[in-house]
Amino acid sequence: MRISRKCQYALRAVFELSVRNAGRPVKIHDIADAQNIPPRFLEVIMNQLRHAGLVESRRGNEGGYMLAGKPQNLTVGQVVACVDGPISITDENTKNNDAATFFGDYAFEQFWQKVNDAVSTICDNTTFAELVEKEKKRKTSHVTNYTI
Amino acid sequence: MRISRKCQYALRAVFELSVRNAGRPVKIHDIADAQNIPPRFLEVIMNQLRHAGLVESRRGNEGGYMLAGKPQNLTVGQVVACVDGPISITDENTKNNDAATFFGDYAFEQFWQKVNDAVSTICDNTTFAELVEKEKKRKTSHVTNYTI
DNA sequence: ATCAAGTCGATTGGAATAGTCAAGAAAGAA
DNA sequence: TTCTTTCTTGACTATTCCAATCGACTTGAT
Repeated sequence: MRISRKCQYALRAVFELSVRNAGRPVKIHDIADAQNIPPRFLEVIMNQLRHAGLVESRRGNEGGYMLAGKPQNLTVGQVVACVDGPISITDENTKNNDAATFFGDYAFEQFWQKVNDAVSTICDNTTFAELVEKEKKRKTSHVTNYTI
Repeated sequence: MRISRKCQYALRAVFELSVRNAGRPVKIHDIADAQNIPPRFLEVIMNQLRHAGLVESRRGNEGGYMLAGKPQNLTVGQVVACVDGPISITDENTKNNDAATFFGDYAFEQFWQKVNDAVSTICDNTTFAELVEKEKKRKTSHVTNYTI
């Protein structure tokens, strides 16, 4: 039960764009540096996000990427869905056996549905604004520990 | 975000053992047939479950597998944990960068923890007795639909 | 002894994922 | 215009992981 690294990169990238909520584009290279993501791979990812309409791009000198909307309107669920497809714990083709059904199919389907819903609910109710907020708060509250 | 097929097989197998709550062992072949699991692969899985102490085995003629405990004391979480390791959405080695930390680490760690907890809670609070119960109820309530 | 099981480790094949490359198009600056 | 920077695109490679299989062995019952 894992989430793909690609998806984690995507979340990191969007997070970074949310932090710098600048009106101007941020270069892929800068995002990659800030969040430790392989730059060439990030190109692929950003493109996917762009097609989904979550980010916008500008070419040329001073080009780059920026959020399409506001961080408070952008949820983790949206990013996950566009990179890994809709959240689904069980493999789709588990049920592809057409007519063949087995004792337990129903119970397990219900069960996984329940798990799915729980995960989806959390993802869909967490915005990037919240994530940034949380990270910032932690930084300020722990900064005293760094100077002995 | 998927659960491995191996894990689904394991759950199916334990489910089958829970259904036939017989005092005598059930052969791998029978379990495989009943739940549509590749038999040789099921060997691997049952072995793993045995090492974890969830099932017991008896060799020789009339041998097979049986639950180590009662279905009402056995949770989905236990089976998942022993097949796929402890439930963890994020890759472990994501944090293996030793000293290198990035802005957002904390927020995301918290976030994934939350998701993990939600999933774990469901898994740890669902017993096989419940699953069997639910499946049986459904069978009886829908049986009228089959005869036109 | 012999048969029917489980036991165990090694290994294969294939799919999914991670990551790279190169050529091209757009946009702004000189 | 021409140059540079950056995104755009799709194809490509590498690697890891997972499902599944095999073969030789062990055990227990009759």
